[in-house]
Amino acid sequence: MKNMQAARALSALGHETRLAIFRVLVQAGPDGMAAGDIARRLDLAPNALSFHLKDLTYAGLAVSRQSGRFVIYSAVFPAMTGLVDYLTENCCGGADCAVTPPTRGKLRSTGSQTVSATSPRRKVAGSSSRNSKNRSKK
Amino acid sequence: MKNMQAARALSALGHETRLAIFRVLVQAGPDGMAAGDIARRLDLAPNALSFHLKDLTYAGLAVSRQSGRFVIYSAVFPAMTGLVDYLTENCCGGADCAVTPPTRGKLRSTGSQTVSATSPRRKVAGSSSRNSKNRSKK
DNA sequence: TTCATATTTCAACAGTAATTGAAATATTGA
DNA sequence: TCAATATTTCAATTACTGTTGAAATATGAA
Repeated sequence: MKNMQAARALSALGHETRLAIFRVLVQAGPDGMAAGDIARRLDLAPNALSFHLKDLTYAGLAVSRQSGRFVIYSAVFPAMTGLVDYLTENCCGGADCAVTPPTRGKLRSTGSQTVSATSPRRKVAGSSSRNSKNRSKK
Repeated sequence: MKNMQAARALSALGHETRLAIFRVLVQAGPDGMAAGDIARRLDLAPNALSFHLKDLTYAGLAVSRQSGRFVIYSAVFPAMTGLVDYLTENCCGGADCAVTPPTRGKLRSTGSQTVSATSPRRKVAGSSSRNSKNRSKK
């Protein structure tokens, strides 16, 4: 997942209302849920809901399909999976991110334990690289 | 992790510059990195960097400590872990979210294969709570 | 066709976030 | 103390986001 794409998804979810909408869609499962039902469930004005759904759709987190006079929205699960993977791979310290208390999992550390699918990297602080010039922006 | 807290963290990371800053902090590891080094690394104006670091700090994703005349920032790993857990538990369809093809990680599936450092948990959608009336907002 | 339901679009407005340059503050070293 | 470096704060401006109410569009039912 590209940085920009990740930022877009994170930004879309970084709003309480949209996060709530997305959670409802996740709960609804692959069958999705009609816009009106979502609106009722969250007590949102239909136009406000539409506004946020557009955002989630643009971010690739939701899709819609028409069904009679209803528009059914559903969560795009691979997008969320991709986002979680992105965060795990790029934004976690190393070994144990995303694992938290292995409580139940007791990932019996057979030999090369802590493989962690996660960060193999670790460029470390170092740096103070004198590079420059390219004021990146969106 | 509460919804509001998650939304705040997601929102903080939902900006390309801040996402880049956070990634640099993650790479820097627990020792952190001086603000100036981050600024040079990403070619950001110092005041712009300060602005975004404040945001990340407010979201609980970064902390700072003074060291001589430098201010060292570092990523708050548990916050990211918590966020990934939140997404895995609340925003993933079910079973296989966050696992995806273990491709890269070559986590040699010794017995309890597919441990994948990632999602051990899995509360799944469930929940619901038929509540209503409360036009929530930020 | 006409009506009712479902959803989106539009426009105005309010509010918040981001960018910039300049100035302020703090710490170290001469 | 003075100068240099490091970082933050401030203020002005611009850009973007979210909210609201009203209107438009679309589908199905009477």
